[in-house]
Amino acid sequence: MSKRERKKEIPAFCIEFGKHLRALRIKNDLSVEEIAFKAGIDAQNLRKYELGKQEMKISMLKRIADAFGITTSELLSFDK
Amino acid sequence: MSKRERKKEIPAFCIEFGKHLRALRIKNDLSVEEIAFKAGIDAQNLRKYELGKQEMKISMLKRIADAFGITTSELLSFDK
DNA sequence: ATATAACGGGTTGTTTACAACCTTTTTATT
DNA sequence: AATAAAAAGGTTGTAAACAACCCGTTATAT
Repeated sequence: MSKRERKKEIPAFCIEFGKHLRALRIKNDLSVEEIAFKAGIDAQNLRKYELGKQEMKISMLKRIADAFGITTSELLSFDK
Repeated sequence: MSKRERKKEIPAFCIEFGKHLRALRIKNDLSVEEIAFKAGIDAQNLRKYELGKQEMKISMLKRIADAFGITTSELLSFDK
């Protein structure tokens, strides 16, 4: 199969969100593995979210919010 | 091509979010067309979100929040 | 210096969002 | 009752998320 490259850039909002995700995780002294396990996702894929290399659907947002023990609204509180 | 049916159910969270979306739109006395236009999406597809027939990515959440003139966090404030 | 854990980058099958349509049904208006 | 408008349901090409991996690199601790 052909190389499968992105056609459109990841929106800036998602990059910002990824940074926030990592910052929040570090602030709470949690490992990628810990959050990934609680969210039921692969740790390597969670890193992609943090790095803004992959977008996510809102159901994933919810799973990650649950892993942090907060609401989706709180998880997005960085957005002004 | 074969019939293309969903393999997994839309998560309950997305259904709830859809209901919230519609409620918010009605409360603000806005039409589907109006929000869809501001968000740059098809009105018929926006209805699908409201009905919980389709999930969305967080970049779409952002576009819809912008259309309402609120933050993504505020848009998800129904989530407790 | 070396082992080990965390990170960044990449790949691929499968499922699904996105976008742009069309058709039918329901609701509201005249 | 007829008509128009809004809603609901459906289809399809294409791009991308999801999931589960591998591999090389950079920190960190022994």
